[in-house]
Amino acid sequence: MRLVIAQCSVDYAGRLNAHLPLATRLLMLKADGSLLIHSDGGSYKPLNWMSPPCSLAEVSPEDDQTDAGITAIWKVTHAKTADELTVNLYEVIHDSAHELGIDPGLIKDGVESQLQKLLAEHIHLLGEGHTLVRREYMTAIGPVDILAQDASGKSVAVELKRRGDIDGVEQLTRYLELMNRDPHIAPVTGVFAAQEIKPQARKLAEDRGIRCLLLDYDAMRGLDDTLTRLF
Amino acid sequence: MRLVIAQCSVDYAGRLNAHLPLATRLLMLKADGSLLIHSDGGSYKPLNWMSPPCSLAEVSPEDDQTDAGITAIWKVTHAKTADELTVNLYEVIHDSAHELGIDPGLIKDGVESQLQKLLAEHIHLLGEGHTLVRREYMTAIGPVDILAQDASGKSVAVELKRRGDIDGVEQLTRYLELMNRDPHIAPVTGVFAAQEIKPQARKLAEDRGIRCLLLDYDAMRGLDDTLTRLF
DNA sequence: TACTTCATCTCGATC
DNA sequence: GATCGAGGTGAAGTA
Repeated sequence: MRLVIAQCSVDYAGRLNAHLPLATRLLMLKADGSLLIHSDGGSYKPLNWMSPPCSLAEVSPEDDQTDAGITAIWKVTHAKTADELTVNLYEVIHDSAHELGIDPGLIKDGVESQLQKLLAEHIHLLGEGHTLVRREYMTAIGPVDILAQDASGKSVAVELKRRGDIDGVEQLTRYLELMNRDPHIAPVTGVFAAQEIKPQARKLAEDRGIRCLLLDYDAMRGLDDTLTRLF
Repeated sequence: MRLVIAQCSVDYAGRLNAHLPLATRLLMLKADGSLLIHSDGGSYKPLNWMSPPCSLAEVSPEDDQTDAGITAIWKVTHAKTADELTVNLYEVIHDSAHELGIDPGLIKDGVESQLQKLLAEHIHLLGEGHTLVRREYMTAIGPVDILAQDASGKSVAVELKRRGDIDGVEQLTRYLELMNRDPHIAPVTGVFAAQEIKPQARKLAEDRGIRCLLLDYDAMRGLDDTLTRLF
């Protein structure tokens, strides 16, 4: 990895065009040829960048560019999409290179799939007397997250999202239409369950007779802890 | 901005829990207190990070941690969410600090908002005799990008995308269903306009009687230039 | 390899 | 501040 702190201006041409005026920035050149341009603020997203696979070529500045103070020009081109990033370097304040080696990578815990598992384990959260039929119940157009039965034995299809928006309601609607045409399983009611449900999604769901259910991940995990403590 | 290259292991606790095993990485400490941890590959997303507002505190390692080779511990805590990032530093290979100043920021060109503005200004691209009613026409389920009238005075709802795929057609379909239930504005026809329309989206749109319109951003901008030259 | 879905999404615009 | 939609989305899993 090569780290360069320099005054520079940058132009990007690809899906869109973008320009960075002259300022002091960090240029991070990774081992795979990719380049990130960071300022001293903002979040993790660089001001501009080029993703791998790409290649960097150093170009000699023209006379008028040299007169303008440009000491070097980097042209980074994407191997496939012809996107191009041009960095005009002025004063270079720091330049160092370091061998990092391959990273073992990030280990994650606590994401979406666990929500499904937790709801399946605590299916009573759907309401009194509900029982689990199965997770990932397969239909012709894809798997329903959870299929259950209510106290009267009627089928309940659950669509699960971390954040519930309109797309999820549309998806559940398609499942419900399909399943309600199948006399073996009809009638099927729908539950849209998420940690957070956007107002527009809630309105659409309720217009269509789909029940909305807010999930509390920590509370659900707490139920597990309670069980663990009990046994 | 402080740049540290060091052997380190990292733990994050917040929305999820995550762990990075011992390896050599770049730690980028920005002026606003935020921290990015980058490896020598991947894309622009760091392996782990803490977004501002947050604060870093250096903690003394316990004796057993010192024995294990830990020379310093950074605890970065988010000011609002109580997310926490712990970096255990082993061997430090590089450590430098640089004054970058405030960045003037990125100037973008060619995004959807400009497309909308351009199409509204050149509404005749929808067809002979079309007139603009308004941009961002509000409905109960969200704003229609452009509402126009055709030569006969009938309403035309335009959904605008840079890249047109099925989601956009679904969105426009919802608007059309809603608006066509309103006797004050019905009947409303639909136009799906984009710089690029995926074949599946085109088929779905045409099956539903929605007209597809390919937009040429450069040509539309050219129309502006022509006007500028004329006046 | 292409497609779908998720994300500690980020980021801006708007209410 | 909350919300909504777009992204040069990226990244991971699946068919």
